[in-house]
Amino acid sequence: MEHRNHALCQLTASLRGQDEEKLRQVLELLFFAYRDFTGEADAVLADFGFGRAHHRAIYFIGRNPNISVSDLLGILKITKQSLSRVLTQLIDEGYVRQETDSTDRRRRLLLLSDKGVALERQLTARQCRRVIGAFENAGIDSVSGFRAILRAIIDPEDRHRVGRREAGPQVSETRRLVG
Amino acid sequence: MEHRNHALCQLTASLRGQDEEKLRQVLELLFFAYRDFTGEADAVLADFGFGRAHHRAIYFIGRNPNISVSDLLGILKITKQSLSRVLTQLIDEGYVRQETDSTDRRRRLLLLSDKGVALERQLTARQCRRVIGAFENAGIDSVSGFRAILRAIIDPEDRHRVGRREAGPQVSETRRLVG
DNA sequence: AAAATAAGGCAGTATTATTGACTTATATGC
DNA sequence: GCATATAAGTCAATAATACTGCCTTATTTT
Repeated sequence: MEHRNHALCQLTASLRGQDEEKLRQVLELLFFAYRDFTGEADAVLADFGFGRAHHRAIYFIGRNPNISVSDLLGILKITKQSLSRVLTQLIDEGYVRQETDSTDRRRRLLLLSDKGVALERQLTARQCRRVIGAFENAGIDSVSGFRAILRAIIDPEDRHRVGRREAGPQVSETRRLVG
Repeated sequence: MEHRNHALCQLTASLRGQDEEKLRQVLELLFFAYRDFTGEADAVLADFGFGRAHHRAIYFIGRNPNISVSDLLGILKITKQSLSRVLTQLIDEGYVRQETDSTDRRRRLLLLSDKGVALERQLTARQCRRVIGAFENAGIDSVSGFRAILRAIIDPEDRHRVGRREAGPQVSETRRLVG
């Protein structure tokens, strides 16, 4: 065990009791949990001929109705071309609608159709079921710590993307910066 | 907000106070946290001409020295062909060594070379640094809940893969079933 | 000797992603 | 009004990761 600790010992020195073994277990928990968390939705998506990229697009369009393409790119952090293929499919098959922004006619605002809402809900319900099961299994007391650490793992400049909502109408990010 | 709750209300009924908004925030925390957690290692891997699949193979070989190919497949849950390409590259470039199991000469036992250990450590150190930072940021009190819920998200039949180690020599899973 | 297992290979395909260059439409600043 | 910037979309080429199905070889087990 000693021979493993060279590169990591400085890191772990800052946290008493957090030895390499425990840290590695956390890396593994993240790997397996995320794999199983997404795997369930992947199975549903396959029935529709879609993949995980479609899911992400559907999810964030549903979550941010009237989002613009560039704002969606900002959330997903993929290239325009990657999103384009996915979005074209979703629009062609009637899951997503596009409308021109009346105040800036360059922008295309994205919305889920009824069909899209139904699919989004099906996917989200599955994932929520797993999360709720985990909350019940581990105990509700664990939830706040779970959320706090997940949030802290996220790059600081993206933490605002999850949070204190309950808010009013969705406004474009770029708009928000301007006024 | 009301129109969104049909599919999920039965689910949430089982947890008082866990409304759809909070559940969705958890889904999003998982998405962003995992993206940033893996993104850092991805950047290092790109310098070596490798991808995330190489990382997973290196990680679990490092973690389970002398693991057999089929046991590694059991952990990664990918097809033999998918692993094969990655493994061939890693062996050709000298990050992974293969040795024939002396007790069952059909099996190839996988080991990291010194080069492989160095790369594994570099990748793991980055991810640990992020996790430690999150622990410090969110507070150590949050850690046990974080771990408990991640574990509970994992499919029950795979939870044994992360855990109470500190154990003795690695033994093949299939062997373990037999003896 | 027959059957099962472990590993590996081959061919073909799909999905998700990348980069770079380019067009069109629209908006904004001077 | 003209120049510039922005939003969106598109084309072509490429790469990584994954899949299915089928087959071979070596070795072990029954």
